[in-house]
Amino acid sequence: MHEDCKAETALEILIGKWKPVILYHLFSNGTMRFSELHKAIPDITKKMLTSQLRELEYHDIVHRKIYPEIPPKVEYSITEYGQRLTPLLQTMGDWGSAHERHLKELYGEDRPAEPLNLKKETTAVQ
Amino acid sequence: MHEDCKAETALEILIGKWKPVILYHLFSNGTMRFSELHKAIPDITKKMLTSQLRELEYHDIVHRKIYPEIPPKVEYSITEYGQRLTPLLQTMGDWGSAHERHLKELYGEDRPAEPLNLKKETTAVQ
DNA sequence: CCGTATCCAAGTCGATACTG
DNA sequence: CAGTATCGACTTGGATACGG
Repeated sequence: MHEDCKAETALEILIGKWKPVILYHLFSNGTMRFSELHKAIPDITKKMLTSQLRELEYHDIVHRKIYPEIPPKVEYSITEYGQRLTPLLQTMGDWGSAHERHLKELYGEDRPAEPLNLKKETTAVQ
Repeated sequence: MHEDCKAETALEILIGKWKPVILYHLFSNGTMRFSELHKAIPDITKKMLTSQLRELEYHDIVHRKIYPEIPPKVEYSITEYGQRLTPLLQTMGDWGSAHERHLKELYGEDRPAEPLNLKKETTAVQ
């Protein structure tokens, strides 16, 4: 962490392959059960869903309400504090959309999937 | 990538352990040579500095100007398009600062470094 | 239903040495 | 000076099976 650069703090909290989608669903739908989230994001494993939710919970962005029943029932929602993420997510989303258009202008429709010189060439095939 | 969630696009571009610091220095200082950046961020390796700069260059955020001299001289700067990142970085920075204060309120000064239940416990010792 | 535990593959990053 | 090349440690995420 580099003291002066608080933008890193924001990144650290939002990164994690699934956090943005999870937040997207919770912001859109309000309260959701674990299984509902899982249905909404079919490709995530339960392990990942759990861990990402726990991290968001630690940061007071997501609230976890446990109903002591059998079978268990757990509901997730955005905390009141978590609502303050809205402008940030909005700004990120806007920039992201604009940037996709910009890349299209730069490289054309068939943009060559990140020719990042130093990364592996994924050896074509498949 | 999940179509509806363009915030992911922004994350994808900004992540990379060093990109925020690099941008911070380039935004603050204007044009910088490779070696100046390296001095400003001593812990980064040349490999990492190069790769992060190349990714930013691909996204038209950073411009790379090569002087065909011996010894070589390369200057990096934020492109005009790259300036559009300013509001995003600002918003991220603001949220990051506010969030650090919030965590302090929640967990006190000696906040217990992310008790993320599912991550390894680094087996104490050392 | 809502998770954990375990194991493994892939990716990321750092250290180091070398080059035009 | 400004990189590349190579290797290995560490981290992250996915598959699968099991538990309260």
